[in-house]
Amino acid sequence: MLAFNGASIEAAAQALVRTCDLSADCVERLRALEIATERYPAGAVIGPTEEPPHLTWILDGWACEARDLTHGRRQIFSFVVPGEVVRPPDAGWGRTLRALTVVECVQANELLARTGACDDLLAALMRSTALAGARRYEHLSRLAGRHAASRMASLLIELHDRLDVMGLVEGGAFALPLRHEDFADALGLSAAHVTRCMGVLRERGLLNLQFKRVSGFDRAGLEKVCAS
Amino acid sequence: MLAFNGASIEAAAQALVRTCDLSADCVERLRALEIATERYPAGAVIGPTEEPPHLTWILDGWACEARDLTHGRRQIFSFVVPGEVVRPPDAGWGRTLRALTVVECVQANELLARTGACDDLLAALMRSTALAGARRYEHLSRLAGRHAASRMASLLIELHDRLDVMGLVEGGAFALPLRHEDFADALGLSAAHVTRCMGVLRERGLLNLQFKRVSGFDRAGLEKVCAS
DNA sequence: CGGTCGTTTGAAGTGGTTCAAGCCTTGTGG
DNA sequence: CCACAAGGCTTGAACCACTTCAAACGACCG
Repeated sequence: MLAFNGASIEAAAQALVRTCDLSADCVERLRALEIATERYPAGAVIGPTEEPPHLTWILDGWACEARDLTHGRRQIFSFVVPGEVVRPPDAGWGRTLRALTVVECVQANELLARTGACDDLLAALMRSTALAGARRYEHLSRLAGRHAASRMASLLIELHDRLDVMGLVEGGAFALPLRHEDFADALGLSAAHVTRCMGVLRERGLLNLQFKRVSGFDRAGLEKVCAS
Repeated sequence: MLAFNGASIEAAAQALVRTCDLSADCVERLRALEIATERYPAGAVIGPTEEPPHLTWILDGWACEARDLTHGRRQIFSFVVPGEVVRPPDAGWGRTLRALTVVECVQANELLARTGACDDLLAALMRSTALAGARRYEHLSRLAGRHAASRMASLLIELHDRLDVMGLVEGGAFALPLRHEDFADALGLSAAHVTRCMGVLRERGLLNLQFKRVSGFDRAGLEKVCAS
């Protein structure tokens, strides 16, 4: 647990303003709040700490929605990037929300209670999870689409765009703290092949992923790979 | 368009009772209704006939939620079996609800208006679409799971169970009016390979699919294939 | 009864897997 | 600050599952 002044929530709130119509008034209220955040180490299972339904707002760090399969494999359904809202899955359906890095988050329930009559916040949070639902369709067509490089490119574009909205992309460069195995489990590939595909994309000058950082991200070029 | 007495809706309503806690009282109200159904030929796009959000109740026939991809391919996100409720996708996201056979359906909005204060119906409909959301996760892990026979078995089990709830399975036999190409587009396989997999399953005595009908469905045996 | 659509089967090609080994990075304790 | 250990990345070689294309067959519909 860790106290914070409302300022740390501001970047995430600004993203909600841009993507989900959060009002400036509501941002003000959030900024005024003092609330304790929860902190999870990499690999930990996040929530559900209370009875569903409740929403978790990831202020910093990466997480993923995943299921453990037989044969020691794992299916990653979606990634959660810093600043996004996610609904931790109800236990019992075999899905968990798992931290991929150190994660700092806050329970949206608490924010709603503390901001009083700010219905606007609830609406924005719901829109945010609706967007997550739409992304599952995208992920479905990614998995069924045949070529590995095309899947990779499509996922990279999605993550880039989501990070961009959060203000975490600067001139085609951004942090991407995922292991090849994480990509593999999300895309239904082997980690070895993720390496090879990434090599192909690098050779074509479409991006450079090194030490958990992407640079030289060529969005238009990657979109051509998706379509091919 | 086609008039019907509330009786035709009854089988579907009974399924909602079993799966989504629809009340007996509400079934009574539905039975008393007289309402016109819509009819679509195979291949037609179903809705949206009005502005979203609205729900469509498929009383008879099969449909699928799909997207047309480049290169003349198609991704099927989900199938809709007779008696189920579905939310036709908002146009603009590139998804359509398409009839696979002749489909007879009714707009849930109209039912809600006509049944008056039956909040119970709305709750059951929402639960039904929530189940559909959960199934998308299952479909995701199907697609990423490696073996084609395993994907097929998993999908067949899901369809069997959904038809069973609707009362459409009799002693391991049921109608399954899908083409191999439909399976292929749902599972990310080629139609030719669907044929081969189905042959393997038949040889193992797990099911017999012929003339759009399944017989000798061995649920336990197919589950073993899923796990392998 | 002929045409169309779907299914079945074969042969050849390819994209991705698996396994194993070596390298590079990062974190840890002396 | 260095040495070592652990984990992740990279690469190669062999294998296999699935694709593609083509042709023949069968069922269904007018």
